[in-house]
Amino acid sequence: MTINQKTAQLLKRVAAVFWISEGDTFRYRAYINAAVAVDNLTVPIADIWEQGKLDSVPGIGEKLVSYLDEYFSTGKVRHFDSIMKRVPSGMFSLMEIRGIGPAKSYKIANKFQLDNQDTAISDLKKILSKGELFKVAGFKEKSIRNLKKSLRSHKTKSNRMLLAQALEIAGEYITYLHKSPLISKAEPLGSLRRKLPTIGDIDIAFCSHNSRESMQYALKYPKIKTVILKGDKVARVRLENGISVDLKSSDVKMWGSLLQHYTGSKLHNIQLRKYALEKGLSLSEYGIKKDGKIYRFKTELSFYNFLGLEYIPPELRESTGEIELSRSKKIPKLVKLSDIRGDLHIHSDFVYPSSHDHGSNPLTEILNQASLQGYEYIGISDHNPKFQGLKESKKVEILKNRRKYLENEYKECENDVKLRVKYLLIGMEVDIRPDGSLALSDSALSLLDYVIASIHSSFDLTIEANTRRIINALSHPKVKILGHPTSREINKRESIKADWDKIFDFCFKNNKILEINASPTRLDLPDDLIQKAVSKGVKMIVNTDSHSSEQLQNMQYGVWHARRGYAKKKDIINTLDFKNLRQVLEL
DNA sequence: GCCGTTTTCGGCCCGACTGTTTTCAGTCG
Repeated sequence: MTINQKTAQLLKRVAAVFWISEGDTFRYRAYINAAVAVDNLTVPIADIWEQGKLDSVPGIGEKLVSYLDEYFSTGKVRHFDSIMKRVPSGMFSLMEIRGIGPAKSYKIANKFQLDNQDTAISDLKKILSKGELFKVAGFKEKSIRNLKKSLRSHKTKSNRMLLAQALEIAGEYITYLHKSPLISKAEPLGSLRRKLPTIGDIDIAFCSHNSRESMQYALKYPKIKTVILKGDKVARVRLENGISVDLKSSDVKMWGSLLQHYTGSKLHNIQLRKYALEKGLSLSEYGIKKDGKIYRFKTELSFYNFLGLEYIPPELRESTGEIELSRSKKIPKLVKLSDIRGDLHIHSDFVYPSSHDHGSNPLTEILNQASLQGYEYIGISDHNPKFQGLKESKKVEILKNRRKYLENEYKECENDVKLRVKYLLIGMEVDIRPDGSLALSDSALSLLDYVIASIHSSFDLTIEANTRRIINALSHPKVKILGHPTSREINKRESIKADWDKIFDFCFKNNKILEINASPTRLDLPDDLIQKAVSKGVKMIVNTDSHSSEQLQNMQYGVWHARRGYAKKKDIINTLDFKNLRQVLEL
């Protein structure tokens, strides 16, 4: 469990106690809102706490700042501990079961005196097998059957899946939906549409004149394992692969409202509804209620405009200030995939003793794919020859041979109109060593058109050490680009710690470029740091880090991610034509 | 407990679905 999940869980538990012991639903909601906000953060909340910016998280106010301060400095909150004693603590474990919330978990834990969080789930299983849950009011045959079902699929929380995986799974389902003549439109919504790097559940909406029949068709999808919830408008299923899918059906007349509602985020919608209430309007998935009359919207644009707001792209709907921008008509024009004119982080199949993996496709195949994507230029940036065990003269020879190999390949297809990518740059991705020096000598570096410097080792240095290390590497005149800056790997490795303010200021002053690595397993810079870089005027480049020609198509993921970070065309240097790109990179 | 373009008090997003209920509570997103 991440620190954010853990913190959110704590807040949810405290919320439950306020509801159960005091019936205080408003304080309950306040704690739940805070929990949701924490759960949705894209950065570890402990980092925000370290920076003293907890109060910038929506839903966290003065009181919670002080409680969380105590939590992060001592590991506990005395106030929380004392109020949590009011209930049998086994209920907190039961709350993790789907379908069991504060009220039901309290009833069960109270009746059977489940005081131990660690054994509460197994205790409940025993109670169920003895058939004793009937003793608790409100539990009868159906609810007990559902509880047993939930318990069977109750496991430790698995990782959220990557956006790329989720899009594929959703895509298959949508292909199935489109086969029905009843269904005119079907789209992925929720976090999938907002293009979050990771996805929990998949949301799919479809449009039909016959809600009931089209939902029946949707529930016949062959890959469904179980139907969890079934209505005409909303259903939830679990697929054979264990992934949950939420299905929503709508009429064409209110498609816009439905898209808006189920795209979320939850916090964006809550904020939007509060804003609407101030104007005497009430929002829902059916439209906008004004003086008892409901207005319906076929498009999201008309929905937002009715509220006096500028259209907000889904990637920005995270309650990070987008509604204020929209009110003052200052939503930025975000970079688009079609703005991209090249990719400078591609690995070729040239074989040599390399420090890391080389690519799997020859340049001709890379060029073929690049021209399909309409690129004007590409840059090959293989990893540097391994640092130890090779003589300097050998490294220089490798670099010379590589250039020859790539240039020959390029020449061979130069006349092929189909493979017409006008410019080829031959660069390298060079390791930043723990002390900030580069893993390649100056004489070897001079053989390259450009250099991307990246961290591939010693990830757990201190903030100060990493900051020094990165600035040191970027200080080399040959280094123009910082590759996958935080070196995070989604679900696998946390971002390194560094003083990004300081690094970004250095980049701005010295014309250094930050990479937005488009690999779905990295998406690095993270979106909040992209937003920071944009605000500081630091330039960025979206690169795929392709190790095969196919991966050039990952550019889309990088662009989506850049958009989540409020990046405009002018913030991204590979939207420039080659002439201007050369100037920026001082080639 | 949070929050503010009717601000420091007095409100607090909206609706679907389910089960156990005779009109609603709980849970979820």
